[in-house]
Amino acid sequence: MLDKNFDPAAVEQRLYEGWEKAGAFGARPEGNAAPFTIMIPPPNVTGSLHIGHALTMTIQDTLTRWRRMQGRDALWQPGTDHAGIATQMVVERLLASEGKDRRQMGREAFLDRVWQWKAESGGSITRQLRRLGASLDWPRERFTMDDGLSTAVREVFVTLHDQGLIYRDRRLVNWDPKLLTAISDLEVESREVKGSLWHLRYPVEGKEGRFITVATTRPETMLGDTAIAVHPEDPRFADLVGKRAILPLVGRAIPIVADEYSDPEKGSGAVKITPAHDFNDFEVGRRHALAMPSVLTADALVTLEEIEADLRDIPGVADADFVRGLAGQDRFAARKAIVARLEELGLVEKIDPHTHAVPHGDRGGVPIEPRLTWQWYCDAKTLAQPAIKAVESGAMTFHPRQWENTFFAWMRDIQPWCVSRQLWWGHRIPAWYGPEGMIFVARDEAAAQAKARAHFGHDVALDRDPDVLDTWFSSALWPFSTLGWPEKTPELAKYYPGSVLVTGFDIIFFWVARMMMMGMHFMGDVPFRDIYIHGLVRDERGQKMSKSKGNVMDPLELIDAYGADAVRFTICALTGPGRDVKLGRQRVEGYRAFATKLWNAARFLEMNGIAPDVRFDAAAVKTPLARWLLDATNRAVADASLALEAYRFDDYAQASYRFVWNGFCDWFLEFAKPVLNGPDGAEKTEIKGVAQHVLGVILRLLHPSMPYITEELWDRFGYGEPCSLIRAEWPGAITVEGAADARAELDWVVSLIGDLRTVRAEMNVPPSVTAPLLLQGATPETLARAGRWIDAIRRLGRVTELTALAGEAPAGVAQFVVGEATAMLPLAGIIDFAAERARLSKERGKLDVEAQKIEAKLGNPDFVARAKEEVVEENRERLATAQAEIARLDAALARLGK
RNA sequence: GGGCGCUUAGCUCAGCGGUAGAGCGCCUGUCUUACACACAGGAUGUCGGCGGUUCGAACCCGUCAGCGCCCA
Repeated sequence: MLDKNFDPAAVEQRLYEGWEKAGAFGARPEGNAAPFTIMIPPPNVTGSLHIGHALTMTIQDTLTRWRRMQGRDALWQPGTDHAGIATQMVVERLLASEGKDRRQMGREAFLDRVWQWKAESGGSITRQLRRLGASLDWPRERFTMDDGLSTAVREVFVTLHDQGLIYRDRRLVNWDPKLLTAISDLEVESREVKGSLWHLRYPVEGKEGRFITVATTRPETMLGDTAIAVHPEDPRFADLVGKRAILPLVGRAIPIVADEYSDPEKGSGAVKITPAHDFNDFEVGRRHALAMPSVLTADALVTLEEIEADLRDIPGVADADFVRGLAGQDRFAARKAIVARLEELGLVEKIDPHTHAVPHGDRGGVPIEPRLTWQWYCDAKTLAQPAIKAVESGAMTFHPRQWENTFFAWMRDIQPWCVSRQLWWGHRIPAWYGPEGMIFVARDEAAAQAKARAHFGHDVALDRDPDVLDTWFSSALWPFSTLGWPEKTPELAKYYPGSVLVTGFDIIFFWVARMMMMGMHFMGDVPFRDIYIHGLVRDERGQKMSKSKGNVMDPLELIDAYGADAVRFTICALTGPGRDVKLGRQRVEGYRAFATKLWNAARFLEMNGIAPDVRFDAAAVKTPLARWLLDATNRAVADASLALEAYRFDDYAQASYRFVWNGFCDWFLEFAKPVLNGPDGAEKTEIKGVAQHVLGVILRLLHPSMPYITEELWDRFGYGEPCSLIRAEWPGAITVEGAADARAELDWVVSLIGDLRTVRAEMNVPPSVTAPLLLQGATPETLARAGRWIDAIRRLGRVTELTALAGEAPAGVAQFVVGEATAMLPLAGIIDFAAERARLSKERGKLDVEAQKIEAKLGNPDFVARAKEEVVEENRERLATAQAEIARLDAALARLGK
């Protein structure tokens, strides 16, 4: 016997292990079934399961379980990525607590230590995914630093290099002075910062007393200024173009150039140009062939190495000693010192408060510093073209579609991708440096040596590039590297391209676009057909979750409190297309109630001895109730399937919820009770049969979103072997004979009972009071129908008996209209006539408004002439119905008036 | 500044040319032999404003306002 409530904690682990042990999650590459492939967005190996994972993984698992039940050979590929910066930071912090430093211990020892850390703590997220019920094919788990995936990375790097699509270049890069590495454009986020706009006066060379004022937000970079730019058409500066200005403090003479980059509307109209420390200035520097001295080190400390020779003393303008004193100072300290010294010299015209966007490193959190360095770049522009075409042609489709705009906007204006990182943890760049500046890119050291030997004619010493690749470089290969590429494996042949990629919009550029580029280039085909983009999880008020706001929800804690099924079903129910998921505990609690409802419905069947019955033939049912239920089941299954097909998880949840609660529980089980309590016989056998059949359908229908409770019930009832629901067949439609008749009959009963209840409630008739029901003006068919359902009407409508009324109505009845008949409840002494009159009048009023609206419509000749015929006809029918009902209500009111 | 999206019941949202809906919440009643994580009943909307197209607009078009996100 089932307990009164479902206890998730008691079954979840057992069932998950049961599935896993039975190999139920495993793909079957040797079989003939059509594949269904989802590549997990590999979580960061340092990570732990957060609510965003719960969202994306619930969606992926729901799709995977559904397709698996449909008979597809489902592969949900698990794994994690090595998260270069994040992991290195974690281990360095650990070392710091032991008083150690990676530089002291050296590269080899440090990497050993990272692997050791990974072995000990790196797997927590995969354990947590199991708690959610995620049916990943664990034996196929991959890690981006695995041997196989590393081979793929080297293969891709070398190939792209040979094709000229990866190259080394010296240009400005986004440099993180805290983490001491280059990062890509995408890893930079703008943050609004309240700063100042300093207006600095630079003396014009050879024109005593003449100054040109430049406006800047970064005065400390002035040491590296090599020009001043003004707009070519700006009359204020026309006479100065071609002249030179003296750079204050330093004393270097710098040209005043005309360049459209300078915006006459902004600041002072003149802008200082520091090519080595600003992306725009770099471009101006290139156009005007300016020198590009760097004045900051990797740590963002002032360095004078490249400007030492320029330093001069000019009274009132330049101060070499002061500048020398800046060496080694932090960029922000230097800013203060420089501004102070300029003020002393009277070279600061004004300081305006200024809020502007400052680029920050997304990992380190400090302002990034544009820095002139040699780095490896990937020619994203070229690689992007086939990916763009594949989306344009529909070979890949975004869901919701609108994300294609975002995708195109970025892809069509894509910049070279800086792929090198000055880290130790990651895929080391397969490039070796030899004498005379020669670089040999090869799959391994031996191959590099061979290339060097071929070039020089003898063996030479080679040094390997110390840098590693961007983690996203290896993630970009995930859809094929996990399947064994560059080997030609059966898995690669079967599971590439993937069916759908599920991820958040924040990752479209980082990962989705890059997988497309690499997939198109190396596999010659798209990496996946569909891209389902979901929103963010927010709190119930729509606020983004953050530690500082204290509104973070822990999915594991929610699972502990409500069960994984409730969490998953809530997520499905709230996941509309293009919408964020606003999650609150109350929502999860509400959907736990749904799980309890299902549990208790099953418990009721169990109490009535209803069990799986293979002899039951759904196509052969005779009773209207069984036919009605099977028909409703068909519709629920069709709605749910269509919803999943369209990635409408909200519609899927709603269709299942409504069918189970409002269809199966509220009506079917209530109608079944009199039969189940009645004598044994064909009818009872059929109702029990259809009940077990439909419970089986419900368990299968809900399994993708609520795997545990459904499997538990499936197993306890014995629908199959333990842990077999996960691979049971997804339900389909069955032919129901006489479905329309059954629907008409049950609709009539439902509406009769509904009206009966409404009248009783509005008349404040206590449930303990029962009464006979009189039907006046009913056709013989209606009376026969009422007779067939008398037991249900008695039970659900608190009616003692039902009789046809031929003559006059007795005094003291509550009345309502049902179809062609008027129903009457003789409740003399109980009903309040004034209340009854008011109720009937209100009813009549509503109908009257309705009828008037329709009359007005039909009275409009334009409507009758121009609207579609069926619309006009429909309105005529509605008017007739309303008018007939008004007439019966008038009769009822007249009787009351006596 | 450019782009995208949103604005419908107290809340979260569906509906996207022909009768304004759901869930939750709220109010009332009920321990009716599966379920009080329940059952039954009820109330609630100038569908953001304005203008247009149409026989007919929450839905299509224009415009304004507010909110959110992305890019500069």
